[in-house]
Amino acid sequence: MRSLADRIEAYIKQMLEVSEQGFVELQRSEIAQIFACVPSQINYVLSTRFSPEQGYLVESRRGGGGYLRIIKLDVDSKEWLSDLIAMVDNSFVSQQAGEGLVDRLLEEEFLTDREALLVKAIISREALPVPLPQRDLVRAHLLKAVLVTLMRDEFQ
Amino acid sequence: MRSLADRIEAYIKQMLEVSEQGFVELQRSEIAQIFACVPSQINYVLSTRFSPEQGYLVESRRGGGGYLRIIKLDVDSKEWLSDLIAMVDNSFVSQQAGEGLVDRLLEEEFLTDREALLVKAIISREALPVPLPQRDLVRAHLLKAVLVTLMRDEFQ
DNA sequence: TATCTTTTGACCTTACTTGACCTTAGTTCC
DNA sequence: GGAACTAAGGTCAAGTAAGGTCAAAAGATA
Repeated sequence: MRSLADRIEAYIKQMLEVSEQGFVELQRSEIAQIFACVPSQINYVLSTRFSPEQGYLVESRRGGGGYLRIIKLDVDSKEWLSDLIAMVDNSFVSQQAGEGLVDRLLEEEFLTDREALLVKAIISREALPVPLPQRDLVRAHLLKAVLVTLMRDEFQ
Repeated sequence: MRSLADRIEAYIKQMLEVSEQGFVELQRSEIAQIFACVPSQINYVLSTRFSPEQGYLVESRRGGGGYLRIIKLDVDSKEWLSDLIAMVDNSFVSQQAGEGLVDRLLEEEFLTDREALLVKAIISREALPVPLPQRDLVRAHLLKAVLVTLMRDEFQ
């Protein structure tokens, strides 16, 4: 049974797909009502599935007329790759966040299906016999190596 | 009298037969309940009967909505890969040896040029911020993950 | 009897869910 | 124009729901 968080994630991605403009605006309390959950659940979904490394930006405003705006970063250029490299550099990346990144690279056709499978296998816990928190550091390095390779000219 | 482990093994293999997609998803606690045993018994069965060497890959997720996914590998047409997995398993692999392996995979057309570049980047010294001799161990694990992925059905 | 396999349970890690409390932005009313 | 009120969203810690690990005990086998 998929979790509530998964379903909310799918719902938002669906809205993004439909939207055309590359972003959606919604009310936290409204979504919470649709899924019959506490509002803070939405924040959990946003922070675990719509992070910058995963290619999303979330803007918001409080108070009357408040909203959440979820923006799918446009990534037609290599600039995005360098941004990602900067983000990943010297950071810690969980398996979940890493898979999100790979999914995004796949979506933007920087990677093929096969390549995405390979990279996911490589950043999985079982492939990295290193204790935490070092493991998340190694994973970040691996992803950086992948991103750098994607920027190489021979790689087209 | 067949052991509990044997019966659980048979049960899962039966499910795989039926499945069509080449994998099954199940809950550890659910299976444990069916066989009235402790959940960790399922891990025992998975690790002794569903290893990559035996032609299976197990993925999992913890937490709410967690699951086990058991994937049947395409083992018949790829005997050579199984042999390589056995070689790499629990060994230390230098960067040079690793690159040699990748080159062979490329020659045999198990990998494309791009994939080979990616894998080489991943097993390079710079991508692995781990001191020797541990680094060679991590590299071995990474190569094993690659080889196992090559045996997946979706990877055609 | 010695060794190998299986079974069990205590303890661990990861992921998700909930709710109490906080901050910010408008709105209304002297 | 400030005080009080209302309408959002934000944070964080505790609780819950999975699966993972490891070692000891029990059972099977040679």
